[in-house]
Amino acid sequence: MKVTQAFPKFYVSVDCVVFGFAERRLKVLLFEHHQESGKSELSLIGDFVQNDESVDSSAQRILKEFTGLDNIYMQQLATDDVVERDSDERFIHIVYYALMDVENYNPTLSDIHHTQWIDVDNIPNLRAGQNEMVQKARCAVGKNIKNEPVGSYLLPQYFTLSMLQTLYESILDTTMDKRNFRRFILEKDFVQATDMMDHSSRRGASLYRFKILNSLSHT
Amino acid sequence: MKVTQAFPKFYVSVDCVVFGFAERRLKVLLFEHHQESGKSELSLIGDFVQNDESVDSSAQRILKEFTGLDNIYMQQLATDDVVERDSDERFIHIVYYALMDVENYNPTLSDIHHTQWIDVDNIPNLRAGQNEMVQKARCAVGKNIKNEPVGSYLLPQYFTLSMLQTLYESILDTTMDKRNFRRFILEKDFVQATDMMDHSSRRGASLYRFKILNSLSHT
DNA sequence: TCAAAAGTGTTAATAGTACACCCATGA
DNA sequence: TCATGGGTGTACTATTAACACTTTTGA
Repeated sequence: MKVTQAFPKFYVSVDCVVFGFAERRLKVLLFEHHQESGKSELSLIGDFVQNDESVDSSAQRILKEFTGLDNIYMQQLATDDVVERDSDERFIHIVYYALMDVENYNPTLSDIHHTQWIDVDNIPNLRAGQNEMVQKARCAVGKNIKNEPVGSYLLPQYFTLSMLQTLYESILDTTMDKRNFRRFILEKDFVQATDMMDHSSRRGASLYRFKILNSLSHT
Repeated sequence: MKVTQAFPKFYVSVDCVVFGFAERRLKVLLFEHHQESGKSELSLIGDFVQNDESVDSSAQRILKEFTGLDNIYMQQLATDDVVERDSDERFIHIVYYALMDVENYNPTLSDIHHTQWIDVDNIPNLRAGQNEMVQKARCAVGKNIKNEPVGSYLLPQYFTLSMLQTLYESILDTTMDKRNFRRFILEKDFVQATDMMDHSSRRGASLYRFKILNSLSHT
């Protein structure tokens, strides 16, 4: 397309729904910003796209900045355009979701960026359209996790099948039968047992790990 | 997000993968533009987003311009950014797909816009990333058509079950058993028989139509 | 009369769901 | 000793896939 006449240009931001799994619940990393009124508001982490980066690399940069992690698993979700409440400006928001192991989250980042992990079922009103994006992202992860081993990005390297089941249940917002779940996940061939045991329960449970390495494509 | 420092702005275009069904094949409406070299190149239909329209309404405007149809069925697919070959400028492309009945296509538009319907399995090299977008759009339609009556947007009002089956087969790039297909589609309750007959075959076939009106949401 | 597409049911295989008891251990 | 979570198998149901012959009629 040649630009033969004046066309408008837009600010473009990347916003990220960062999911983590802690305290047996699915969480989203949200950013708290203080408004002039003194009230504070939460929103997705995000930033403007710069000239010297692609949209994908912008997302990676933002994720690195807020999570400390390189090469985090992420997927583009949707694009939205809204007029911000406190502005006449027009923004195009490209929304990604990302998955990470909260054990890899350095809590000092929370102070630096005023971020917190919020239970996905308990998210307050975010900026325009963002609550819908969180739900959409959760659905996308839910569809994905049934057929792909993306749980590996949310769990630590070693985990029990109960932990894994709880992860599935919290993403899909459902309960599952223990025996059916174990058969399902073992037939998928995502995970393998190790000879290690978890001793946080009385009896102890076998620790499993994902077979594939955590170095899958992040795009 | 407040704009407290200078952030870059980008040209934003909407590009559309317009699907139609003709000659028992899935087709895409492509736009032919002549380059300075004299060669011609095909690309998705598209245009820049204007200041006075949302991205969705921009897509509707473009679709109206190229197909003549108001309120065409469309879905946002993905966003891509590429540096165009013949330009230093940077563009953000928001890609939609749309479905239409080619019988509603006014052939004079083809001359006006230099567009043509190209078999989805025979698409030449388009501009950067667009071939991938066509495939992605086809997959999205394929997933959708299994559970939703979106075939109604691609077929004329009355059609035979064979035509409908061929539509499914060409979208999903597969073959299906006739009896299984008929059972599947009738159980879905998408279509109903009429008392009209199609006589293009020797024996003749019952004409069906979609039960729901073609006025579903287009966003 | 025959070629071409329309129409029509049953069976087998697979996937998914429901369900209950014993085990090992730390407190 | 007992409360807690770990671990295990089978039967039923629903969904999906495989498969072949008869009918109609225009050329």
